[in-house]
Amino acid sequence: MNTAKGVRAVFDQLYATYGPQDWWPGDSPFEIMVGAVLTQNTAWRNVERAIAKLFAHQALSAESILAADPGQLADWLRPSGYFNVKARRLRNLCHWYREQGGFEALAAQPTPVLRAGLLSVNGIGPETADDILLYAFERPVFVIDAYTRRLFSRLGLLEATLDYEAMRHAFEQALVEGAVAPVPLFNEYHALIVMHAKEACRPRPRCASCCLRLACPSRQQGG
DNA sequence: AACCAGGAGACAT
DNA sequence: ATGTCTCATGGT
Repeated sequence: MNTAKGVRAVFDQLYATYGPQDWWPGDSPFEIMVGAVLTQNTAWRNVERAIAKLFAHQALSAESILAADPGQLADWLRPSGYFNVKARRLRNLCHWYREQGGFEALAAQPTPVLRAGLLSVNGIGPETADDILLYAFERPVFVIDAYTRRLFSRLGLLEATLDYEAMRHAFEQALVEGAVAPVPLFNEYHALIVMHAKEACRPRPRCASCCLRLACPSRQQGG
């Protein structure tokens, strides 16, 4: 199997089908960071409501989130689910964000340092960290989510046994060979994968229209 | 009315 | 290192 070629071919097919996705939805890097935490295992629709509540209460900054009553913060986050844990995770993120000196100071850090810093925050795992690195800090980091793993292992392009880091490096390496600017490419690609997961493979029984001729989660194998 | 969504951490094995 | 549980609202 030619992983690099296959990975690039899938991008071309997805892009031809869905077009540019214009990610990440959000008006500022900080709002993107907030969204990355709130969208953990949660539909984006529900995240938008929670963010709207934060906005309505002038709580879309690290300072205002830390200044808010924790119980009240949790209540604003209610629509996005897991509101107690997410309130704690958001506060953890804001503490770190402030302690590091805010966005400009963070933006000056090299990617490996920034990534390690994000991962040191309780509640920021690999996927959330990489969402933030790619979409808020515009670093060339590919985001691996559950659907990406399932999709590409089913296509036979990547081994299902690869762990997060191995799969991330496989993607980054496969895509960098194209000599294209990696950040816009990684940005578009992850967005397209998510779009494909929710638009093409849902409603569930209908995989026939899938542009990759792939299986939905409910189907065993694509053809 | 079960099942799932743009995961991560605590804990046991 | 690898499983299992928990967290929780809203749409299909």
